Amino acid sequence: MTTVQDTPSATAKKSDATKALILDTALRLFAERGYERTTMRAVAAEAGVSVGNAYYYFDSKEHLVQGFYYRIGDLHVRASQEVLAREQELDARLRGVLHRWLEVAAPYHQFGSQFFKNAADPASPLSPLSPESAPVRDAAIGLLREVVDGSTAKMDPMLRPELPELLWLYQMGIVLYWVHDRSSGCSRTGTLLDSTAPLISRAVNLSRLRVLRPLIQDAIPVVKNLLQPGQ
Amino acid sequence: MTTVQDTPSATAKKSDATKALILDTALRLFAERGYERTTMRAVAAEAGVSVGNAYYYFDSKEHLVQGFYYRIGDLHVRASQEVLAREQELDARLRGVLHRWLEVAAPYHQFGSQFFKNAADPASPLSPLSPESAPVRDAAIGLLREVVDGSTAKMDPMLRPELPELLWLYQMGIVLYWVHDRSSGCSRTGTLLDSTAPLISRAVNLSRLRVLRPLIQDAIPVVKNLLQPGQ
DNA sequence: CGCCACTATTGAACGTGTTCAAAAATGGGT
DNA sequence: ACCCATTTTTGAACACGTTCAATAGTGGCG
Repeated sequence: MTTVQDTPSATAKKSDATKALILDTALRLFAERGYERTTMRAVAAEAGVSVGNAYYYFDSKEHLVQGFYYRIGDLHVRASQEVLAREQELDARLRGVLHRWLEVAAPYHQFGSQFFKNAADPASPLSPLSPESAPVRDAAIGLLREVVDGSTAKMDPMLRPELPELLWLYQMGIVLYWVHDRSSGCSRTGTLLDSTAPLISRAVNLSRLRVLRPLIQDAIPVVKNLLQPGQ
Repeated sequence: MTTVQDTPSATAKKSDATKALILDTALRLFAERGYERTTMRAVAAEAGVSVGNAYYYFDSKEHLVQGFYYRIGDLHVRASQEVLAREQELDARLRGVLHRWLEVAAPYHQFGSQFFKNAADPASPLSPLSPESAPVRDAAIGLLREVVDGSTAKMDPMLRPELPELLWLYQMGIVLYWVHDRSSGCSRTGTLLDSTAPLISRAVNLSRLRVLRPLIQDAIPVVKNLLQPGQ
């Protein structure tokens, strides 16, 4: 099958007004009641359309969540600019930017922890590695590239171009922890962030050591391969 | 040798015969048709009981999969003994043991990739970090401890006791890649294993370097904290 | 206007996981 | 043997995601 997936700007044939209305309604209900407790019937009723009509615009309930990804990613990039303008050191930039993610995502924590399981399904368009998620993923990696390039950190020059993608993997790990985090205000995730980001910064700094160079050289192509489409 | 009991008989009040029958039937159908395409009605019918009776023994369809964990874990420990007896070097032991996991899990790849999404849900008992999964997790970490302790590898002595849990995290990463792996025979996962295990072995070896010691010292409590129950 | 192809919309119906009140079986105490 | 509490079993009923054939709207063209 070679049909084009409904990325936001790919096929603009369908009425965008109704589609946006349904999406906004869904995200609102998700935030209010959580993912599981929001039924497609409720979304349709609240948006003033029929159930079938919602399915005309969104292939499944999961597809509704794609909009959440775009929203969070956009808010995060915007909220991070201030940090990038202020901080110089890699540690502070990384920690600041990821803290911003926690802040931006905070209102959706309960909602997020309910649907993030779907993101682990490789077949789901919600997988962070899926083609549908590519725009959001690339934006996130681009943000981390700014974190690296705008910093004063010194490192193995071979590592620098690959570091943003490595940091993205790190961010995915933080998000996974956040999803599991039941502490009030997700304080445990914040602590994890504060304790791991300096370690990463120090490890990056150590990458200039001669003894480590062959290891890094061998690891780079592996990482490079890791983020290619699995097929 | 660490083994996993086949049925978590914490509450031994309920008849184990019917429970085992239902579980066996379910696992067989999962392997035959996949997880999603196996209905609870089919499981019940095939096992010769009513739908409600299946729910009397298993709280949900997901709970049926817990048995899969136990089975795989047990088979893996058993299949790994030969490797542990033969190999001496950390790289070979680690690679061999994880390759055994791939072999043991191979028949369930399609099935696995369909239900593993549930494992990422923190609320699900299928989460590898959930209390329900503790026996399987501990057995897996124990196996990796044998991998480490029986090897000739030299490392920072502070690292040694924590290494098995780190390797378990590594194994989770491999499994996650395996779940996504669509290549024939999951050859890509095998390749990833062969390329990353030596890197890990070399990194472990480098842990003895004086310059790395403070970094390792600071990282150990973080890792230790990571695997504690999130509550 | 009349026709036509296409888009948009509807809501009943289907399959599925899950629940629950009720019935059946079990087993110990008298 | 009888009773009664507990465990086990049943299957109809419910809620939800999803599908689909049918219907209504839309716009371009002669």
